[in-house]
Amino acid sequence: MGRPPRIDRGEVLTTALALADEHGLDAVTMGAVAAHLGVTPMALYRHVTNKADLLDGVVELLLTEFDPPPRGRPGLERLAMLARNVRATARRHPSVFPLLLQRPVTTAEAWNARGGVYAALEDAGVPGDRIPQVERLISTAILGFAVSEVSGRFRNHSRRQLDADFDVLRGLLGQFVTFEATSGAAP
Amino acid sequence: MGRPPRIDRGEVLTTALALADEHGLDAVTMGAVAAHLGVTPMALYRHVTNKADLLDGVVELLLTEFDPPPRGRPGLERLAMLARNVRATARRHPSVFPLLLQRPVTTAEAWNARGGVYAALEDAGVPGDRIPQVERLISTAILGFAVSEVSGRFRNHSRRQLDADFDVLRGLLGQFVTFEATSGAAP
DNA sequence: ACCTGAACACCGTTCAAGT
DNA sequence: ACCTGAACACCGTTCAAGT
Repeated sequence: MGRPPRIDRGEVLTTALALADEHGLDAVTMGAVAAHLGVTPMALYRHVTNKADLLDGVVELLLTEFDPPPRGRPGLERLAMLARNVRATARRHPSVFPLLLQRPVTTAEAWNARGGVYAALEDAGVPGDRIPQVERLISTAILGFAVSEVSGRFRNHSRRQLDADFDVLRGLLGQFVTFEATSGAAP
Repeated sequence: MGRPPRIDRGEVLTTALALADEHGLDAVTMGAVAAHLGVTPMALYRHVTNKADLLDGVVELLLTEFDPPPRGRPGLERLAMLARNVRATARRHPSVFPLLLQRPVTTAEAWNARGGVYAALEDAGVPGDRIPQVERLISTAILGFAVSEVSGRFRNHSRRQLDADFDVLRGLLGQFVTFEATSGAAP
């Protein structure tokens, strides 16, 4: 006993993510992940409790790519950067990204990502008691767009058209935030 | 030969939908669907080409539930009714509904559903050349919310909170439509 | 402590055979 | 024309065994 480990959880998750990015979610089998690590499928169960846990871990990995925007810029601008960032992450991981719609914000990484939006909304002047709802609606719209794009709903639309759509969406959300900021500051 | 058919495509699809609604998407196996119809799994292949085709058919079934709103009401009100309708459909079919994000509008049923939104937007005064983009963005936001709700992203929020969120979302989209209508009519 | 081999129940799909 | 039986490759997961 006391055998040195040949793989760790991080390797398992990054291998699974790479496999999903290249060949789709269906290609992420315990067998395929194990093969890429030079190990038998059963060896994975020492590092993930089952396949659901593995996929949970992979989604968690995605959240780390929502890095916080530069702290100096105004709130509305940081919000726009965050939105572009989310969309770019979706395009990098088209088959895993949609799983984000299945997860409430519970993990540290998820709270971290949400925190970035909260801070931007606060800087933009949205009153504190309005921030949670505004965040939910903005995130929902952005996620809805990004997931639609990478899941195939917009398959028949050009990249040019999608870029234009996304710009309009960001503009609309910007107006929403501005409205929430001014109507809250009035009284 | 010339044997009378014991099942047809419609039965296969409705059985699959019922199974998904009651026990989730994973419960929709060829075996389970066949068992509910009193037939062997292989018998299904005469009516669907494979499992992907079966699921396609089930999603198609969902689109028929987006019935058109009463033709007499004003455009903005019909839009609100459509939105509520979509959300209600999502809640009836929580595990199948998210698949809508994977499908472009190609089938007759899908065009039908989109047509209802087009007509409402036209009545609301949105200029014809703006309608397609406005429809995409509105549908994306509504779908994003509904899928988030039934997929689990809002698991930790009360029904009351979700209803309030949805109302704010509809209000925001209503303002968007009004803006598109007035700014287009000005010149 | 970590990995393997053998085994189990289940899955989608095919193909030839029955009626 | 429609359904069945047998068969195949694959899947996630377990458990006892090896080092």
